[in-house]
Amino acid sequence: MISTRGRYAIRVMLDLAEHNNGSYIPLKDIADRQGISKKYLEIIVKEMVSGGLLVGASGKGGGYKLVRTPEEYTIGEIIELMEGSLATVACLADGAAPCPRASACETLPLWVEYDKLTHDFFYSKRLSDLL
Amino acid sequence: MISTRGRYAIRVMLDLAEHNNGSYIPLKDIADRQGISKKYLEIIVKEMVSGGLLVGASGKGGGYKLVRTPEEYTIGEIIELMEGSLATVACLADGAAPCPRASACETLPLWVEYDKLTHDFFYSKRLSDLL
DNA sequence: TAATTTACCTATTGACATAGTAGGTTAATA
DNA sequence: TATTAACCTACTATGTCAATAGGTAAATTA
Repeated sequence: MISTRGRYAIRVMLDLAEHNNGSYIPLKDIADRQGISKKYLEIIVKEMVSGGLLVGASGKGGGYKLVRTPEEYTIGEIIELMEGSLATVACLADGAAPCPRASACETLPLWVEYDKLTHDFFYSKRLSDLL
Repeated sequence: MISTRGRYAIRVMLDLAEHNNGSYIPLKDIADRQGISKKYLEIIVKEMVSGGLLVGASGKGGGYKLVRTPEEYTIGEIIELMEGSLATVACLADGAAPCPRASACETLPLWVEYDKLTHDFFYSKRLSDLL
């Protein structure tokens, strides 16, 4: 299941894209429009800045801004950053310990196939596709 | 992420399919072969019986058995039973409260599309495909 | 009938993730 | 210098996951 972290992150980016006027947009405005707790969004947006999706500016006139055009973001990279991984089973997650049963596992090919389906789906979608 | 409940359930069914000799197979044998705690499998198998995937028999000579041929089980129904739902976001889960933002939600179509992809994938796979 | 085998049942636990809340400090602008 | 807004650390309630523990009931066989 995709959690609020990934889902809210996409909504923040869509909001930024739609209200883009060249200057920074305060988080308060986004939180109000989206009906999401500003305090909670702070945590999410912080990760987005450190992950290079957004840029933030402090002080009056500050806020957040996209660093690329909506065409240049894939949904996959946003979810992957926010959820840690978009793996669908634990044994295929990024930092997962290698499974000793892997070579004999009859279910592994199923998970690999679904994982590829998921990966391809989200990396083929761009932020601009949702506008 | 698909949890051990769904994954172990599939492995139990594959094990039953492969060791099917017409009689009941004790859970202990399955647990030993699969390297999974028998106590934990009890919980999982219980749900599978009440969900109609398996049939159990007590006493000596007892154990578990498939109730259909492997061709007649879809992976989707197994996962859906064990995980409660195979929805990929909370707002699309089975007993979910209707989202007040649904009609205006710009991300909903994305989740619906991914949800359909997931549903179609797992319901197109049969237990026999993994043998 | 007694011993054995096996399913079936209830309860509990430790670890972790999720979805926040609370309250402050730093930085930039008007 | 007042204000705005990001940035930072810490805390918390709730729930799920993956088991474990210790029994009872049912069926077979010696």
